[in-house]
Parts: sequence; structure tokens; C-alpha cells
Amino acid sequence: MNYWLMKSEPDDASIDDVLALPKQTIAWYGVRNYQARNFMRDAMQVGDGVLFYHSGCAVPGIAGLAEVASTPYPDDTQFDHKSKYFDPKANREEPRWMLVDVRALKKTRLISLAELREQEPLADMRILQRGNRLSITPVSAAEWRHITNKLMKA
DNA sequence: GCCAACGTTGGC
DNA sequence: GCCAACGTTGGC
Repeated sequence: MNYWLMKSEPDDASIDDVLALPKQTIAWYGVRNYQARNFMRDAMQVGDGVLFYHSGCAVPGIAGLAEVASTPYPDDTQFDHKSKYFDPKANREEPRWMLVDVRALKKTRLISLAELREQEPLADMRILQRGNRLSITPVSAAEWRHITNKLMKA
């Protein structure tokens, strides 16, 4: 069992949006970074814990809890000429971009980026490191415990 | 294989 | 809208 933090722009897909979907599940389309792709393709397991993070918005932070809900499969948007995620170098025989399904479990209170930075036990979190832009990052078991404990208290 | 140019992310 | 950081591209 591993843990992850996955960023989504709430204007695109917020935790509320995903909870409103059938099965509360969304294909995590649009990742176009190899490191992030490799986490989905090579490292994620069904049932892994996911911190659902809102980025590119007024108050960025953790907005919900989710889980990995599928094994990896090709991201369809890479083949779609009309999609902004279309990749001319991808083809169906050798898909370049893989994704997993993510099932939203619950909306939480927002733990803002500023609040995360105040937490000494989270000092080494990938998301808090200078210049980090990766949209998917591993979360340690200790970091996961700290954050979920905090959510239960509040 | 180097590296300059360019594009993107994402907080502020 | 700005800009720092960093990934990707492509000429050489």
C-alpha cells in the first residue's frame, strides 16, 4: 500500500465534481510529464491512498481523500485531435501516456498549502520542496498519517 | 550529447 | 499578470 498526492485544478475537476460522477471515479487524464506518468504506470496499486489536491486556484491545498481505482491504461485524450492533450507522437499501438482511475472517497476541510508548510513533520514532503511542479508525488506513510490524523481531529 | 530556446506549472 | 523553476525540443 502506497500513498500519493495528486493535483487537479478545481476549475477542471474538483473533489466535488468527482464525487458527483458515477462511482465517484474519474480517469486521471491529461498528465504529460514522464515522472508523473511513471508513477501511475509503474508504481500505483489499486487501493493506494490519494490526497486530492487543488492547484491553480485562490487557496491551493488538500481538499479530499481518494484512492487508486484501476490498473494503468492508455489516456484516450492523447489520440483525440480536438483535445488540448492531443499528442501527435502517440499512437494506439504504442501509447505514450497512461493513466489510472481515481475514486474520490470524501471531501475534507481544506488544508491549505500555507497550513501544510507550518507542519514540522511534513517538512520533507515533495509538494513543499522548492520549485516542485510535479502533479503526482509519493507521500510517505508518516506524512499520510499526520495529515489524516489532523483531518480526524478537526 | 550539449545546451539555448521555449513552453508549462503554479504560487503569489 | 508576473516570474521562478524546471521539463522538453531540436539544432549542432
